[in-house]
Amino acid sequence: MGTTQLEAVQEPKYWHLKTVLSEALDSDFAVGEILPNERELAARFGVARATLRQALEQLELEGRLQRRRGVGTTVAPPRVGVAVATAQHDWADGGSAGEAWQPVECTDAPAPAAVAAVLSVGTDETVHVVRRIRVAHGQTVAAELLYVPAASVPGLPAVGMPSGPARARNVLQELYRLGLDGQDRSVELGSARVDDAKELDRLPGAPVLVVTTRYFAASGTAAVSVATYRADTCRLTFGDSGALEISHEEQTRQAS
Amino acid sequence: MGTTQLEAVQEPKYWHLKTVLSEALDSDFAVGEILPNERELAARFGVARATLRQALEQLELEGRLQRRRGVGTTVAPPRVGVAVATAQHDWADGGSAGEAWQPVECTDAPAPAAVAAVLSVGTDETVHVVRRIRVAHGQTVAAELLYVPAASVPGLPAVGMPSGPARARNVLQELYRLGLDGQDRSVELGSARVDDAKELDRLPGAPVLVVTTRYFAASGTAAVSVATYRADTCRLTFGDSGALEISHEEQTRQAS
DNA sequence: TAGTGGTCTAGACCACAAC
DNA sequence: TTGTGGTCTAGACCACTAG
Repeated sequence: MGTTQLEAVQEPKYWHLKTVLSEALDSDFAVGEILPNERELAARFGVARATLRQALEQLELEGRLQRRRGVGTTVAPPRVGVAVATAQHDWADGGSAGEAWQPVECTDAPAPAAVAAVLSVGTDETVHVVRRIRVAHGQTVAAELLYVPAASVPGLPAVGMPSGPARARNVLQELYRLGLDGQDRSVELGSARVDDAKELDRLPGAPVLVVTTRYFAASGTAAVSVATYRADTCRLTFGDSGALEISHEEQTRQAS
Repeated sequence: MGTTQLEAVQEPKYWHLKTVLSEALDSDFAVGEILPNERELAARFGVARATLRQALEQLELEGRLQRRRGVGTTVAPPRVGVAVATAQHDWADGGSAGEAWQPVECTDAPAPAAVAAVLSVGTDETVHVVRRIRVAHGQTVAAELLYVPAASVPGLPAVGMPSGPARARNVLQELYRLGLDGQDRSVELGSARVDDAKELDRLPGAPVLVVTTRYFAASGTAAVSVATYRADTCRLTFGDSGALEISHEEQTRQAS
């Protein structure tokens, strides 16, 4: 009898599915192509839709797929390498390639407790909160909240138009004018808050890379920023010599 | 009639659940405490277990919970800040605090295609592959594969004991002796491969932060490393002045 | 052995986008 | 209106840990 199948199926179905789909993506699909819908795929592989979805979720997490409600599941392009401030500050909007931060608005509000602590301001003290988004390759890849204590920008003109992009630019320029000595940065995994999700065109709870930056001036911590990057489409790059060209996806696809 | 409930329930149940649980974690539970089991929690909140699990998954992703099969769900401690090589290289194992990389083994094998391309070696050419793990606070937080072409370590002694930690140390020392000029780094989200998952004491597919580092020598790219950090427990830190003390969790918990 | 989280099923209905 | 992915249910069984 054909007892070739003595292999124990210790591997979960969704894991095996993910592998199979991943290979199919490499060989049979082009970037941007849309896959058969979930019900069809589930039937084709003989599994429940929930199981199929578990595999798709993993592939989406790894940046291989993109799913949009009402539209379908498409093959995602390789992750975009986004440079996280290498050495210079990036207050000037636009930048050389038009791929930097764009000020959206600026409000005055009390900072969250932990931010307030780092900024050495009271929890009830209002700070300038600048909202910026970062666009790369025509897509919003990050949303940021920058907290600037009033003390850090003493020369800021009195409110002409509060809460507009213009005022956001004022704060940024003033901060830049004062000069910053250095920065401190951390990266961790998070899930998109409702407002960030909206900016990033994702559902709330979508996985994001949270980059927290502390900006130093002579007097101490001048500002703190919390930037939220789309984890599915972004690869954050650091370092002396620009972006790496290879993505993790490409590295591991052919790993032994 | 008490028509107080005109609010549309546009918010998914699991999202609301997550919020409720998150607040409960802040107020009613201590770090390390174990929660009621999933069936009990689901019953208590009047939802299906799958829905409850969706909320728990999010909280685990955010580093608030830790779940272990056969054991239970516990409240996770705040994320550990791990410094990703600030300026100096970290070839010396142990380090001052015993919290650096520990060589595990060293094999000779062909590099994955994309790695080979960056290293400028042929796909079929074998390179030294050093496996290291990083331990912090008594827990393995990262697993790494370091690819070193033979050409980068010309003085490496002939194999005395291939594939042992001793040989791994040899390769690292030799690389260090030759001197490195700089490094290039990228961070992206991934899911743990089977072998990494084992080292990290996680299930395959668990979310990880993949840090790809390129090491430069005078002659070009001397080595490439792919390090896999536990995304649930780690906060990667960069920058001039050490680690940030605040975590994203703490920042946003009280955000408006 | 008992209890936990992990996997899986076969449905159902909903929100959203595009035609 | 149609078709997509997103949410939700009420079960079942499995793999693992610990007593």
